[in-house]
Amino acid sequence: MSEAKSLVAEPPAAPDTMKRRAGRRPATSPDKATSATLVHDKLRQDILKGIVVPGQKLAIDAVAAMYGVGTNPVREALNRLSSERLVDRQDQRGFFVPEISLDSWRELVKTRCWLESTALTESIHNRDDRWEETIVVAFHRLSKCSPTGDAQDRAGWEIHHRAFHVALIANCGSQWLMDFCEILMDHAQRYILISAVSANRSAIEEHRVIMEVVLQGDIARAVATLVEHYQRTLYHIEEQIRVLAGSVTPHAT
Amino acid sequence: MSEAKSLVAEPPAAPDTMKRRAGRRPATSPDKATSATLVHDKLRQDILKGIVVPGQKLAIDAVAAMYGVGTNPVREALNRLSSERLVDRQDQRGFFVPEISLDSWRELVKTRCWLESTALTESIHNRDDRWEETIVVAFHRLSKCSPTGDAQDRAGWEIHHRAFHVALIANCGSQWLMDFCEILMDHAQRYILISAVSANRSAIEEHRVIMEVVLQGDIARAVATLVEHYQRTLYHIEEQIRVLAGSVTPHAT
DNA sequence: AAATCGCAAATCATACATTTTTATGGAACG
DNA sequence: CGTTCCATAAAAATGTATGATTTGCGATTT
Repeated sequence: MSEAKSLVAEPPAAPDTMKRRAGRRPATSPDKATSATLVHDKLRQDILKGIVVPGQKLAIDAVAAMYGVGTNPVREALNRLSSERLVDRQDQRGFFVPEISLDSWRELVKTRCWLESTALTESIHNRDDRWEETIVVAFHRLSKCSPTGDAQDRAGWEIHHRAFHVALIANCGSQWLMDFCEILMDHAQRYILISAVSANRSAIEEHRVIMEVVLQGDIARAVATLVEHYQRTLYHIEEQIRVLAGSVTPHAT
Repeated sequence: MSEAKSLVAEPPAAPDTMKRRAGRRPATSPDKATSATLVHDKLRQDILKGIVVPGQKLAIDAVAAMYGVGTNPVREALNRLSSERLVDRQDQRGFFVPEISLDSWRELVKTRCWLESTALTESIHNRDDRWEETIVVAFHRLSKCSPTGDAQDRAGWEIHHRAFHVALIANCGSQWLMDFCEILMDHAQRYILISAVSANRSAIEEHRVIMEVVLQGDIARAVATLVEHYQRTLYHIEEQIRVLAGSVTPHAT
């Protein structure tokens, strides 16, 4: 056994392994998914969908049994999720699904408006044909989904709805900002799905308006329209959160 | 009473506890630190300080031997760091210290200016005596440090310099935004420390100007001053990155 | 009734087995 | 003779199982 591997000084010697130089994270090769990654993705979905309820303890063994894997991949997945704030980690005490609250929801929407306003502003500022076409395509896919249909329809709606909003900010020129916005989208989606507030039919027209304003290139109007869009959902969810937060603490006095 | 764990509302009550690394989690007691947490914190510091060089492979066994722990805590720490983008994770292939590049550095500074501009704007908008006093205290501590002194002085400078910039945005009303800004601060500090560009004597006066402008409450001037501050470091670091990046790719003819 | 002691359950850490990747060497081919 | 391809072996990461510490809760005692 080589005991003291010089961890510090070893330069990237092999020149033929330089193929991973390009882009920031293009190496999303889906063919080699590890168990920890699978658990991470599935548990993330289950948290967003509210299948595991806020406040619930995520016992290692229980999660391992739930997904049919060992404890070690579960620990790695939970540790990743804790850095994304999708689970609360308490040393020596375990992992928990984060609580929801009205204040957290408002802060989330507020921050989302700030960041996506910046991202949309920059995206429009850097606009080109390719970006505008991706938005058109994203809206086209969204328009073929009915948010009021069956479960499969709603699943498609969620996917394409998210893709549309990602497309809006995809031209901002900062992978950092896009990552932050997507994290906030995750958490917003958790609130939406937990609240079981489904979009209504006017949602498609609402997004069409957003698209048109964005394509016109008027930054101020586009940002205002997008923020209004989020403010509208803010109001709808607030009602449900009051109900849910109340049901969490029944107070049988 | 619903124990709404105030994930967001923690006021800057005790500023003297901020000398600990950005208290992202209000750790109840530091003695409960688990090995994974210790490795996470130490390795994070070593990455920021450039003790492990960009592109370096972080072999599990080597890291475990380095910090005198088992492999499992190391894996958990690396998984946490991967979600913070402080290490690159490639399934089945291991973990690596992220590469540095001129483009990444510019994107980082750009994003940082966007987010901290928003955060500073909101902080000033919500300004109160308590917040202004924390800034004064933070600057006072900073002013007693010499960035040109010995190693201990520089360490103090780094801590208080970071604390000062955190204090500026601490009143923005969004823990989300603060967390994002701190993540960007981490990465910016990595570039600064790797580039070995130490602040000069005028740095203190520069920060005094920032403080004064912020305390005056003029949002536009404060934001402009802060952005200029970051643009200045941008320029200084760019030179060094060219040197470092050039040394990494010695086009071997 | 409050505090303390002790047992059960879960997390944490170590050691071991399995699978994948990567490096090396040789043979076939141009 | 140099290059490419393939097979094999070493090395490393992933996954499983087991033992040690810690936490939480309940019964007991003062």
